[in-house]
Amino acid sequence: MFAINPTDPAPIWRQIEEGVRRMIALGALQPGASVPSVRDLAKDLRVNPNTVARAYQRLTEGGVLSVRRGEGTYVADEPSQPKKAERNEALRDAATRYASTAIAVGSELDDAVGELGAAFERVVREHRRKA
Amino acid sequence: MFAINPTDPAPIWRQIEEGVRRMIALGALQPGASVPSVRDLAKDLRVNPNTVARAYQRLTEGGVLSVRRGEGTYVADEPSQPKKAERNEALRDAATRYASTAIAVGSELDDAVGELGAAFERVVREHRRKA
DNA sequence: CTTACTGTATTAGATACCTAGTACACAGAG
DNA sequence: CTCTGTGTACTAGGTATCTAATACAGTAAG
Repeated sequence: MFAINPTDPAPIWRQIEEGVRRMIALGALQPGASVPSVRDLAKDLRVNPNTVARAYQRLTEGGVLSVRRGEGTYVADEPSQPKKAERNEALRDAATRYASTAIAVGSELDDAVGELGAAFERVVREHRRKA
Repeated sequence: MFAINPTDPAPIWRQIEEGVRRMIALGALQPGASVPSVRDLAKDLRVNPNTVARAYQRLTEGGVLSVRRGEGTYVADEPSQPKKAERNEALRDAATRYASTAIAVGSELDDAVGELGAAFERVVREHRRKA
């Protein structure tokens, strides 16, 4: 699936939530596809099942996943996308954080853009690999 | 000085540490310049003095700040910059986080780059304003 | 039915972080 | 000297997160 970054200050359940959203956005997880069970993904990510359950629960509430109790969890038939306003806000927030650390370590905009392009390629390739 | 982002999952002391580094990198804080006292900055940021003290302590250990006990804290005469290897690592890590959330919300590289440029301008302007 | 797998819920403990309050040692101004 | 402001240290409490260990209810296959 994807990897958990221990360096990231974001809580693990949020990283999982974002990871699933990435997989769907990249087409690595199609609508209706089955998602690993809570225990399986927990074992794969070396994380507690409760943490995965929390992420799945949030994704279900958000209309991204659909659970058939006793059977499993699946990608919703029409996975809800964040509205344009929320998307812009999230993107702007993330951009601010990136710009802040880039400037703090003495980088210019050009360096930051270059590294961003490489990061995009890396993330996309990582997900295509396990698709 | 700068602002604390409650949304940012990063601990406050790290945000302060990064904020000071930004100010120095942008020239808003010159070598030898005095830095607000622990209590003053804490009051300004509406944060506990202990949290500011922790950030200052780390910056002092890192050779960025210099403290004259009983008198105050100042920017080191030769503020140490992160080595190129560490800088690249930090930048790559931050870029990966940004790319991850950008993809998760369904954005393309172009959008992410555009938002990054805007964020750079915003951060720089914010610091120049209070320089 | 039994077995094995699902998601879900609960309890407990450990750790990190932030806050609050207090105290100490040092430097400078009056 | 006193008074004020500095960094520093310590204790205590609260919150969020992660982990661990169970337990329960539903579904499917044997």
